[in-house]
Amino acid sequence: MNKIADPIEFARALADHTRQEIMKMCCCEWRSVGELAGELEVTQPTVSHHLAFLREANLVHVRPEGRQTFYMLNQDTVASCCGDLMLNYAPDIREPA
Amino acid sequence: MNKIADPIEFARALADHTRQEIMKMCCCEWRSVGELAGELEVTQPTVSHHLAFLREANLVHVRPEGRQTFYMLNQDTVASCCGDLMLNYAPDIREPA
DNA sequence: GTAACATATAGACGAGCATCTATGAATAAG
DNA sequence: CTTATTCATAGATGCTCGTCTATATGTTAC
Repeated sequence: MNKIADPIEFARALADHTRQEIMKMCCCEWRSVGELAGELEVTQPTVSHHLAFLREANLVHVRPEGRQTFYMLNQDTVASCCGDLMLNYAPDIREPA
Repeated sequence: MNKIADPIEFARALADHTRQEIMKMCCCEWRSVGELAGELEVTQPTVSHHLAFLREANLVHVRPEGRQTFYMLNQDTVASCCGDLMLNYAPDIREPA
């Protein structure tokens, strides 16, 4: 049973610079926590904290492997939430031909 | 000269229940501040505060008229920001046929 | 088992935010 | 001009959040 995408939780996930950086970094490939922390200017616990948030929001896939944990962005959730936002807040906009 | 849509500011605008309610209420029609405050469970200054935020984010159109001020959601900004989010965070999702 | 490594959790702290009350500014009505 | 109405602004307050350090948990290597 999939978690229902809450529009406010989705927006809150995006409403932070570090979290958006994390999402970009693991958008299209699996990334370990250490990799993420290494390229960001925050500590490892801070990265773990943000990853927990993204996990709660169903915005990342998780794959534990040995002593590392790999994360990858859940693009389906992003697309679903963006679609809902469009339906709610841009119903009169139509796709360019 | 149009303000550039900042994805974090856009997300922060959506990351609050009251602001999402306001956006829904003035999505497709002009609404005065009094109307909005009347239907929401917050005070008029709180509504004005949120409208100022949405104004800064270029998310509403404003039309002063006498002693009232009418607001309407700027759907173009919403669509533009959602499009950017899709490009950044859901590049592998393709439209259903 | 012990040591080293990778991640998660706990607790603390400071900044930011959503809300309120009180008040200012602008407009309409009398 | 005075009063009433509508909205915006200022200041205060309590709560949330992002970050840190310290530590716990789990895993691999020896």
